[in-house]
Amino acid sequence: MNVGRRVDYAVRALSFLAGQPAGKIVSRVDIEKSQDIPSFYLSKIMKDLVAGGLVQSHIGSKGGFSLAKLATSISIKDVYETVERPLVLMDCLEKGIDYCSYCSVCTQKSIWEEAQKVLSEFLGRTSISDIADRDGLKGRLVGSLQKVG
Amino acid sequence: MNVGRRVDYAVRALSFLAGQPAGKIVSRVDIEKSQDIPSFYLSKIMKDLVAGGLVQSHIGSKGGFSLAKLATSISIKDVYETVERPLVLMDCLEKGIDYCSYCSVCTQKSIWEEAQKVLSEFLGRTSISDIADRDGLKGRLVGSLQKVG
DNA sequence: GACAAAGAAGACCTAGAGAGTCTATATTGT
DNA sequence: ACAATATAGACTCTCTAGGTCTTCTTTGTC
Repeated sequence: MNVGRRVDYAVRALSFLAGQPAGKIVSRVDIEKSQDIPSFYLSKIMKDLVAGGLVQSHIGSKGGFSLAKLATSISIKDVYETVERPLVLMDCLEKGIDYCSYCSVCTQKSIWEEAQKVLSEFLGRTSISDIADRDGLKGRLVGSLQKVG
Repeated sequence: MNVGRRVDYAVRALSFLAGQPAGKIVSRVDIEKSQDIPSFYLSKIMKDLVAGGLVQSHIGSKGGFSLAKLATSISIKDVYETVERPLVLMDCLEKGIDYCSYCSVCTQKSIWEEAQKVLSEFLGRTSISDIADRDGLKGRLVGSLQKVG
């Protein structure tokens, strides 16, 4: 019941893209540096985001990435399901009797169904635009330190 | 973001105990058989449930387990946290800056905090008594098949 | 008191996932 | 032609979930 780094990094990357001027193309390296993401790892995540239609890639020199949709229409649930897997709390909810032969008489199934629904609805109505990040985490951190010092 | 077998088995075991007459002591083997749980694995789970104060153990011949509380006061959240770990969606929410140095300027943290709260509240108000299982999954399955046939 | 029937405790194993790294290839602007 | 980029996928390492087994201790019953 834990959200892993893949999702964290994906959200960071998308927030950064969402904070850029419309149409701006940002290279992978720029995203990595500003959001402090392991570089080769990010390339795999971006691949998923492109395949999922959340991000548009631009191959070649001066290439990079930009959002493929409005930030307001990219939910956190979308992100999760794009880089990880369908949002499912218990495998039986997805695979049914193939996963557990007691599916038809299970008493706890409905609990996880409800819990999943509650979570899914929340993440579905929260979007990347809510957390757009113009400066990147590194930039924000430096900025906040300067204010304090 | 997945609930594993440990929790599944723990919930099954507790539901079975909750379905028994008050004060009834049930042996590990009986729980295993009725709920179809790998036997040696269950013993580790029961140990956690005992340590967590959800279940009372009775050592020695004719020993076994019984609930240590009212089934209505054992929430699914309790069970999860007892056999697994604190209900935390992202590690940074628990470990803060030790986990991620951008904690103080993170834009997405609040999302996972909220999501966690929503989920936690739901699981906190759902209890084992809601799914007490007098016959065990095996018994229930057989019963349902007889009705159909 | 002997014995059998329990739980307690913990060692052990294995497969797979998560995280991270690296390299080779294809594409494209200058 | 060249440099800068994304694409694709191989590779490694570590940790955990799940499962199995053995030994020790306690206690009811005869």
